[in-house]
Amino acid sequence: MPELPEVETIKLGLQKYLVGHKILDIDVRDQKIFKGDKKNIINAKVIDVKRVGKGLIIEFDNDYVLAIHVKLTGQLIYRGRETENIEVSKEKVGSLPSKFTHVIFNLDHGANLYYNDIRRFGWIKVIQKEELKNLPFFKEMGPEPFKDLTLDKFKKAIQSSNIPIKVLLMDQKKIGGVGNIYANDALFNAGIDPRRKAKTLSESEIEELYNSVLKVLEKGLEKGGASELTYVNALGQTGGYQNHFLVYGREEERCLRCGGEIKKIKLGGRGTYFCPSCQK
DNA sequence: CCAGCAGCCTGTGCGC
DNA sequence: TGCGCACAGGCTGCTG
Repeated sequence: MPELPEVETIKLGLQKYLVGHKILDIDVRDQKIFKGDKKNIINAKVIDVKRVGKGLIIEFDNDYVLAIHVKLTGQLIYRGRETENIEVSKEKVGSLPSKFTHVIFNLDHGANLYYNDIRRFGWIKVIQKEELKNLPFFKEMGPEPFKDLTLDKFKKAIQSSNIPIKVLLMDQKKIGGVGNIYANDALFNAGIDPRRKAKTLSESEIEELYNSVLKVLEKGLEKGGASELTYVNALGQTGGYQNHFLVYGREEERCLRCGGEIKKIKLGGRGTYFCPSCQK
């Protein structure tokens, strides 16, 4: 599901193809997903695309931005003259638009940006740039890997919390951008049991985990994200990290390190995969 | 303030 | 074949 590497991959695609385009009209097919007044960005030109945690911000040449969260099954797919020879994933996208297309941005030069979302958990908000920092999602976003998450901040977040370390890794207020896939894989890489209370981790374990988080996120970025569920990049293409999972989704399969059996449990209501003999 | 969990939503995959 | 149902999960908001 879209986590930091997936959303970053979408962002890079939108930066490449969307920046410079003007929005001519917006076809809102599902009011639940699209919030705010579309008039505020019609005829505005996209000047940049940013990522905050798992959220996206599309900036315009006026006071407004689009704040977007694709949650579990949202897709943002650009189609224009430059991409007409690129095929979108048949399996993950199908036709465009489809019955899962809830918003269509009509751009200049005949291009379109489609927002698809099977489960309709995602949201798109037209909001003044200045108000962005008042949205809880952005206001409360914790420090992020590759940005402001220093080892010191990571250490403090872990040592001040009594919840299972895996639940903490996924808490966006504590650490921005890490979700279920990369939390599972980072803990496996660091050899730490996901059930351990955060504050019981030693200094060296915290350092190992810090490096592991960066390592699995880098691998995810390098592979263009993990195409679990419906994830595709801004061109509608699948990523490759799903072929490199360390433990995520590998219930009852062999541990890559010791050959033992990968177990699945629930932590914080979420599926959690780990090797009981390698992760202590 | 903190920890834990229901609810949102719908396709998938199972059991019968 | 088809029905019914549990399950998946990021985030919000409620509860204890």
